[in-house]
Amino acid sequence: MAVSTERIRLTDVARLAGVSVATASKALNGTGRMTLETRQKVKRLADELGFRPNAMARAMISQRSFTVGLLTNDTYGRFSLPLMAGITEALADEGVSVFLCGIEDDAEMARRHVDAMLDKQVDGVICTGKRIDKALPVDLSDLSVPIVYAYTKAPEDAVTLVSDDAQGAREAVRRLIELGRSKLAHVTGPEKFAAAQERAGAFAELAGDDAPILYGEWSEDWGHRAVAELFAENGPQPDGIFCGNDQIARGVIDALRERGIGVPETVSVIGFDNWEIVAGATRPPLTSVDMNLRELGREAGRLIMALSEGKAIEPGLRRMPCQLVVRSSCGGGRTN
Amino acid sequence: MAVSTERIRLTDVARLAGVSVATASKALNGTGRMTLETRQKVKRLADELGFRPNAMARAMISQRSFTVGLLTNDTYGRFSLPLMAGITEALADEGVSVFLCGIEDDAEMARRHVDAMLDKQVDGVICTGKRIDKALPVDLSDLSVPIVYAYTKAPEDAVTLVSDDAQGAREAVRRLIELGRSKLAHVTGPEKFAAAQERAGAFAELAGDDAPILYGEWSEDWGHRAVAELFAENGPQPDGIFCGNDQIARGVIDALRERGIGVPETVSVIGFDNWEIVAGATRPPLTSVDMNLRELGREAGRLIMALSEGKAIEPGLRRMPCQLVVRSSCGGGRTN
DNA sequence: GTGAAAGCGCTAACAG
DNA sequence: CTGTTAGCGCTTTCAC
Repeated sequence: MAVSTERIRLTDVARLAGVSVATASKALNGTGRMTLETRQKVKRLADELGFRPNAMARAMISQRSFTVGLLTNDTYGRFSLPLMAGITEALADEGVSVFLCGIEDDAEMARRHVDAMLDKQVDGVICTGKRIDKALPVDLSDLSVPIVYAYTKAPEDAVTLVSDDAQGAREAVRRLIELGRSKLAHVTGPEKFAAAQERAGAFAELAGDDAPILYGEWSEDWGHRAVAELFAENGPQPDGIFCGNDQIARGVIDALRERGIGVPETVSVIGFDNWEIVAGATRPPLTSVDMNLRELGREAGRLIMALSEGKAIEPGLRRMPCQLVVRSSCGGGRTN
Repeated sequence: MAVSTERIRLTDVARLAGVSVATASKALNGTGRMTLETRQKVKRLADELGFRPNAMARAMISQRSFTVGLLTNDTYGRFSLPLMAGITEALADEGVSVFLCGIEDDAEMARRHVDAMLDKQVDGVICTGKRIDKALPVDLSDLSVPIVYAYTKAPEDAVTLVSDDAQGAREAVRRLIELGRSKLAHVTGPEKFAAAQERAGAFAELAGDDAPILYGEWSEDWGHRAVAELFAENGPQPDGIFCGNDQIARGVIDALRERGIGVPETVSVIGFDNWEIVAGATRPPLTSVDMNLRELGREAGRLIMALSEGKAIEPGLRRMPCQLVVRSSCGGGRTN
């Protein structure tokens, strides 16, 4: 193995075709002028030899590497991988490759990674995290390449993409209301998280100010405990519970089942994140709000390319719509 | 924003230092001979100007890009992200960056990504998947760069890294036995998976041939159903259950609780994968076998670099040890 | 129509 | 000790 047959260079193609490298280059790139015959001969030969131009050599000339960096502190991949998939989807056709840099909240490590990417002449960097209200531990303010922030805190004047959590929450609550649920409750994570606040705000807006909102942690365990509160002797006994994430929702559903309260017969439950691994394993499967991170990634990819091509992009926050994915935990029929 | 101050080139440094580019290059790389004074002057200036050499230009000369590709079909990141973290950890110091390519079991897409990476002159590619007995849908046999396979099926004569599932399973079963459990059972995924077979084989070896092995799916739901079988009227009523993965284990534990059977008081349960998101949320938290994918990644990183430096590496399968991570689902004290 | 030559940013011989 | 020169693989004027 590893019998690496040397890579064919343009000179090889040119020599074998009996033309100069200049002509060969033009022939293959469809530029310059020459007889159709010459062009086709070169093309055919290049094909036969399996010639592939050295992207680095091209990059040196064009000053574009067709390479972008994805910087993230989300070691779990919960956010970064769907995003990555979207980015790839948007850029693969243009031959763009992505450097993934996981920086585990280590500023020095981050700096080193960013430098390495810059040295490798990335055309831009996309920054992502696991919280919308916390910045990565790196100062990117004086990068010499464009930056797009996706699902992380960013400077005011940056190009930033986030999910529209309020809209997503509204979809969920509306659904609950449409199903005839009238005593709603919201169980979510710590109040200090912007995501929790946004989702809770939207909930209050539609469910009314007196509908209970319970802040806690982003865990199943908290979901359990919240149910104990909600269904205590003189608790509110809600018939619809919107949860701040899927793990909480799973805890809630498990706790309800343990109390003999039927989901979705007696209580409808909706989660947030649509994390397949938990939403799918919940019994019954969980209806949840999907943040469309993949689409966010696609958009991030398009934006970073546009920027790297020098196109002017309006800075500021762009909110991308969420989508309710209906399973069986809320009752009623599937809509999509 | 995006007021990109032009990057400083070596020529700039040289000009300002009043020396030739050659001297500047040598000064900064610690090569050649010159007065300490000259060298330091250049170094200082480079520092002040924030000069960073263009890695592409270097790569063109040295024929080494300090870039590797990670090819995966694991869209979830369950395997690829820990691996990635390990690879990065091993290679970041040498300034190596990693192209991540998620190919969703699409051969054509895979081919395009591989070509793009090759065009960008990666020094090697690491291949990974989500099953040890299934190859990625690409033929990499005639790549012109070294390949290392990690946690995926590979050709006989390739350099391949896998977790030692049998050893991991043995650790788990031994633990159960040490805890005094004598009626063991194994609940695992589909028999056709090599991983299931290996783990089951090790189980049988230690637990005895008549200890029940239940093949099914890799899901929580199957864990539930398996408990129904095991604890049926005249079922084996085991006191120790080793599960083929964490999701099954979680299903098993939930089912046991629902039957009023105490974990770990009455039955000890151990999972496999140590997937924090499920092992940590299980009640009680799940003892599980960790495949040390990060270490696998580190090793893959080291190997690919060695290969790309032309070092001879013995081809063949390398099994990396697993490690039991003790939580509370099996009883007894924590060991580590 | 085609090719010679310059050059992207850097390193490595080889002179001086 | 330092600078000149030749290239890495490619694209692109600009002569011929």
